[in-house]
Amino acid sequence: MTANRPDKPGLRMADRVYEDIRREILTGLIGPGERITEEVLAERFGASRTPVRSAIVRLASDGFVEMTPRSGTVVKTRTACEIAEIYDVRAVLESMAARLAAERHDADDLAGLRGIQDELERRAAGRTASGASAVEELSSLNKAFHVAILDAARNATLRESAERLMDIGFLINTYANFDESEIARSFSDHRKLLMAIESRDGAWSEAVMRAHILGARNSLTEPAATPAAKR
Amino acid sequence: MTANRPDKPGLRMADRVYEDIRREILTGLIGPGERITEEVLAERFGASRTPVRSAIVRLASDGFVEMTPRSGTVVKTRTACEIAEIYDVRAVLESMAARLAAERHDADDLAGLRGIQDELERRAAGRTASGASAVEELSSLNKAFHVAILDAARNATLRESAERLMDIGFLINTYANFDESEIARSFSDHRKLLMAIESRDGAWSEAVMRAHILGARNSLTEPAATPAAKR
DNA sequence: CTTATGCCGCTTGTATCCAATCGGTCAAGC
DNA sequence: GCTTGACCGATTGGATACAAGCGGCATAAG
Repeated sequence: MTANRPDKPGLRMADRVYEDIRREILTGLIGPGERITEEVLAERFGASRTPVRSAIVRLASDGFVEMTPRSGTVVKTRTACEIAEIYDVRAVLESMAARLAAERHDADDLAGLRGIQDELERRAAGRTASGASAVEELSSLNKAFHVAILDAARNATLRESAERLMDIGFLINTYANFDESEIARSFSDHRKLLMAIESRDGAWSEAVMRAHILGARNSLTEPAATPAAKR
Repeated sequence: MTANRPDKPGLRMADRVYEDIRREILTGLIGPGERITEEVLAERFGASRTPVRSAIVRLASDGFVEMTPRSGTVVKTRTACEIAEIYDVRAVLESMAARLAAERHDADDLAGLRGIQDELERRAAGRTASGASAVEELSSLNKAFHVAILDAARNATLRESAERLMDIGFLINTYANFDESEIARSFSDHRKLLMAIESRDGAWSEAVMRAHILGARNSLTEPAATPAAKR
């Protein structure tokens, strides 16, 4: 089946497949622990196994899937403890980013941040029910807000490291902790963050961000409640 | 040339090739900015282009090389400013690791750390000249010391994030800043770190580690001296 | 002499083919 | 009845064949 599909304007099939698989994992369409086979994905996306392989290698390097030598590839499962670990690291990285953003941001950065947060609150207010697409949109905007702070921090390494963790953590975040009180807490944090960054107060920004992320972590691991468990 | 070489006991050719290319980059044998072609590498390592491609995709994901769509792959060049950025992030991540290691380490962790540092000082004392292999060995042991602390911190995410940056940063570190005074300073820091971790003093450990890494950063960017430049 | 344009080679990207290996299952022996 | 062995299907890993795009060079026109 020589099915190279010419629909997307894209340059590389492998990139398209990477994005597609990644999206399906992030939206939970594939689900953790699920086994994926190259041939099935190749057929589904209308490509051959080669670009699919390339995409899977990248996904494995990103920590989304796990390849076992001759057995197959499965979507990585994360325990609650591991998720908590990720949030701990995010707290450190992004609070550093908040400090730097406070010190280095310009007018455009601030305008962008405000715009994202306005949009976020508008969407949250106007949403009908907790439809899957609405949740996904909120999650996407939330990520955009955090990435905008990373951009304002002017440190590409920091941005890359933090963004990687963000995507992994959102695997869980998307479904849980989106009740009213959590959203209100999150928005309150974001507004405080905006104030702190605008006033160029590095220490304050750092502290607010740390509290924001550790608060989110706590709301996730509430029942297990193992703040810093052993290995 | 059907040259699947059966010499190494390895499981996957792609993994072997990945390690080989990575080592050649880390030791400077390939050099930043240099162009690499799949076919040449395939011939050099006795493989076909397929595993080489897989390896290159992973290396690109790791940030060692840069693939441009139809043009080729080059070893990524890092400016002094970017290196400084990496050290800033390392300082944050590894100081967190030092704090956690102080709180969570067990006897084995401590023994391992001591062993590595003893070996490090022995090698440094017994080295003849600044031969390339000697420098490489010191660098490797130095990395082992830092990784051991990351292990003792009991946070796999933290370990992974920090280790990734370590490898990239060492691209420069290997050649520069290995004069007597720098080594002495580094060893002194390591010994202080051992004391702080052994005494389970998280704050002290964190501070020493931060000073250690930021000191190293400063010794690298000494002439340019742009501690926190703009983008 | 400068500039534009077309050709050619090199390299990557994709597809398909073959080999190797892993897990499961079925059957035979103890 | 239980264990152990071998066969078999399925799936990945690797090799090769083919297509497509980019860059460089030469040549010709202005």
